[in-house]
Amino acid sequence: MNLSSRQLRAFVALNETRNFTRAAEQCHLSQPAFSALIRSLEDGVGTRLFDRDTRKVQLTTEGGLFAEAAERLLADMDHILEDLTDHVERRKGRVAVAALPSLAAGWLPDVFAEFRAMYPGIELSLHDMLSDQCIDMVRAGKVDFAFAAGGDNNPELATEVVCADEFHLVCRKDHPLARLKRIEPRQLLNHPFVHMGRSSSVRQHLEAILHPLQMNSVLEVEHLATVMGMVKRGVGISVVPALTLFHFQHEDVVTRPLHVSGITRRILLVSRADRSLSVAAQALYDLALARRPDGKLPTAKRKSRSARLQG
Amino acid sequence: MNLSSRQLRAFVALNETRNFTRAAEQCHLSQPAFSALIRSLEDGVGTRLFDRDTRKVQLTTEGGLFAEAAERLLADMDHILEDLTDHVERRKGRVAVAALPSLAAGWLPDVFAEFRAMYPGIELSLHDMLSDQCIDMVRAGKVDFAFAAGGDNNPELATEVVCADEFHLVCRKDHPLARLKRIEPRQLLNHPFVHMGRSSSVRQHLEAILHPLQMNSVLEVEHLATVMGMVKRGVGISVVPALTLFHFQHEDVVTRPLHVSGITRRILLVSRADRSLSVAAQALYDLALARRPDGKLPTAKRKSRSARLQG
DNA sequence: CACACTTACGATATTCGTAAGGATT
DNA sequence: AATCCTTACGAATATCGTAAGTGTG
Repeated sequence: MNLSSRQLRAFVALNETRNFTRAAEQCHLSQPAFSALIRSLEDGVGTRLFDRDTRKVQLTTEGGLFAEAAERLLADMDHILEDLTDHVERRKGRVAVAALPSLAAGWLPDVFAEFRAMYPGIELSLHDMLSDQCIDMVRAGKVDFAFAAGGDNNPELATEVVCADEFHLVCRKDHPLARLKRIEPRQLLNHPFVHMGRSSSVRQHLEAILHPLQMNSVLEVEHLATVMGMVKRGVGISVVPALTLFHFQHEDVVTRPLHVSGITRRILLVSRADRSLSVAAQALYDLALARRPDGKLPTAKRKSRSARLQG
Repeated sequence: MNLSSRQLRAFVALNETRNFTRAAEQCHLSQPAFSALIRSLEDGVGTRLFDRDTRKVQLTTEGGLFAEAAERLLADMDHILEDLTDHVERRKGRVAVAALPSLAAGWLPDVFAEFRAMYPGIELSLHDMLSDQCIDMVRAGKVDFAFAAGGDNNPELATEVVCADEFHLVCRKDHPLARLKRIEPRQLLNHPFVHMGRSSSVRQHLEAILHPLQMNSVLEVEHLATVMGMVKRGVGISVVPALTLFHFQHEDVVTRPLHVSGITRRILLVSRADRSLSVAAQALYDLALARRPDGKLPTAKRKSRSARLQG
C-alpha cells in the first residue's frame, strides 16, 4: 500500500483535535477533502482508525496501535526532511578543498572568510599542497574540488579556468632591473636567481619560459617566503606568478610584470567529471569563481562545472 | 511537502539497483513513470538525489544523506503496517471479556477453544463474575464486552440477545417430582429447596417466578456446584437455568423443564455503545453469536453490535 | 435548528503508459 | 547499433472545493 506523509499528518491532527473541521483547517483542506483523506488512510490499512459520529471522534483499538507509531514515524520523517533542507539551504554541510599553497595563503583566505560569513554552519576543510597532490585528492574523492595549476587533460576531471596567473620579476628596489617598467626573459640572464623546487608548479611553469636561457641559479628553496627573504637581502632575483606577489610586499622589494607572449600559469578549478558537487561545495565553487582574481581572460573552457549544474 | 512511501520505495530500489529500468520493474511501473516518481521526490526535497547519465546512476552527496534515513524510515513504516495488518487479519490481538460464572464454566469453553484454534495469535482474557460486575467491567472499559443477564436498559451500552435461558427443576431421581415430565412452579411448594445467594442472577430471575409462592428454603449457597452436591445427597431440590444443567449430569439426579409462561433468563452480549469493538473482539463476538446455545427465540434487539459494524 | 460528519458532483491536477528523442558506448 | 534515461502527450485516475444530505442533541 501507499502511505503518504499527508495521511500521517491528517491522522495526527485528527487525533489531537478529535474534530474533523479543525483538523481540516490545520491541514489546509476543506472538511470533506480531509474526511476523504482519513478514509483513504483507513482503506489503505484495511480498518477504521477512528470511531466517529456527529458528537464524538475517538480512536478505535487499531487506531490506538497506529497512533503511537504514526507520531514517531512523522517526527522521524520531519527530522530527516529538516536535516536535508538544512543542507539544501546551506545551513549545514561540509566542503573539503585542496589548493596550491600560494592560493591557500594569498587569495583563498578572502574567499573562505566571505564564505564562512555567508554560511556559518558549513564546515570547511582546506588541504594546501602541490598541484599534482591536489589533483590526486580530487580523483580519490578526498576533496570536493581543488584549485590547481593543471589537470585539464584528464577525462575523469572537469576543469574550469579561474584566472591566468602572469609572471612577475621580484628584486630589490636598488637592483638594476628595478628601473625598467616591463621586462623580457632574456634580461634576467646573468643576474643571480633564486629558484623554487622543481616539484612546485611555479618552477614547472618557469621552465617553459626560462629553459632555453642559461640562468645564473644561486639557490633552490621550497617556500616562497624563503624566496622573499633571499630577494629582500639581495641574494638574488626571482620570477613568481602574480597571485603570490602578496609575499613580496615590502619597501625594499619591487615587482615588475614579465613580458612573456602567451605563457601564463593558469589556475584551474578541478573536480570529478562523474559526479556533481554537493550543494555546499557548489556554493563555495561559485563564490570562488565570482571572486576570481583579475587575472585577465578566462580563455577556453573544457566542461564548466557551473554550466553542467544547470542541467 | 508530501513524502509518500511509494517515493521512498522507489528511492531505495534505485539506490539498490542503480538502474532506472530494473528499479521501475521492481516498483511495477513503466520506466518513464518511475523516472517521474524519482523526479517528484527530488523536486519535493529540493535537490537532486542521484547523479545519472545513460551509463551510470549514483547518489549525490545529499542523496547519500537521505539514503540512510530513507531505509530506516521505510523499514519502520513497513513494520508498523505489518503489525497493524496482523491485527486486522487477526494474527495478533487481545480480547478481554467478562461472563457469568455459569456461562464461563459451561458454554464459553467451547467458544474459546474454537476461537483459539482459529486465531492462535490472539490473547484471551476472561473474567468470570456476577452479572452486575460484568456490566461494570464493560462500562469501565476493562473488558471489550460481556456475557451477562442484564444491562439492556442503559443508554451507554449496546446489547444483543444471545439466548433465552429457561429454568429447569433439578432433584434426585427418586424424588416424587422426578416422575413428572413437565412441572409448574406451584408444584415446588413445600419441597425442601436449595437457593443460590441473592446476588446471583439465577436467584434474581427466580424471584420473579417464585416470589409469590411460599417456598420451603432449607439452604442458601454461593456456587452451583454446591447446589448440585446438596441436591444429589437429597438435601433439597432446586431450579436453575438450562445453561447450568451441565453441573447436574449425574445418574442420581434428574432435570425437568419448568413450565413458566414467558419468564426466562435472557443472556445478553453487552458492549459499550460509544465505541466499536477491536477486530479481534469483534471476531470473538461474532463467533459467540454463531455458536449461541439453542435457547429459543432471539426476541427483540436493541442495538445489534453486528449490524452497527456494517456501517 | 444548529452543529458536525458524509455523500454528490463537476473542475482541476496528477499519474500512467506508449512512443519518440537524445546521449553514450 | 544497442542501451538507457528523458521528454511528449493523450488517457485514466485522484483530489479538490462547493453544495446538498444525514443524523444527533
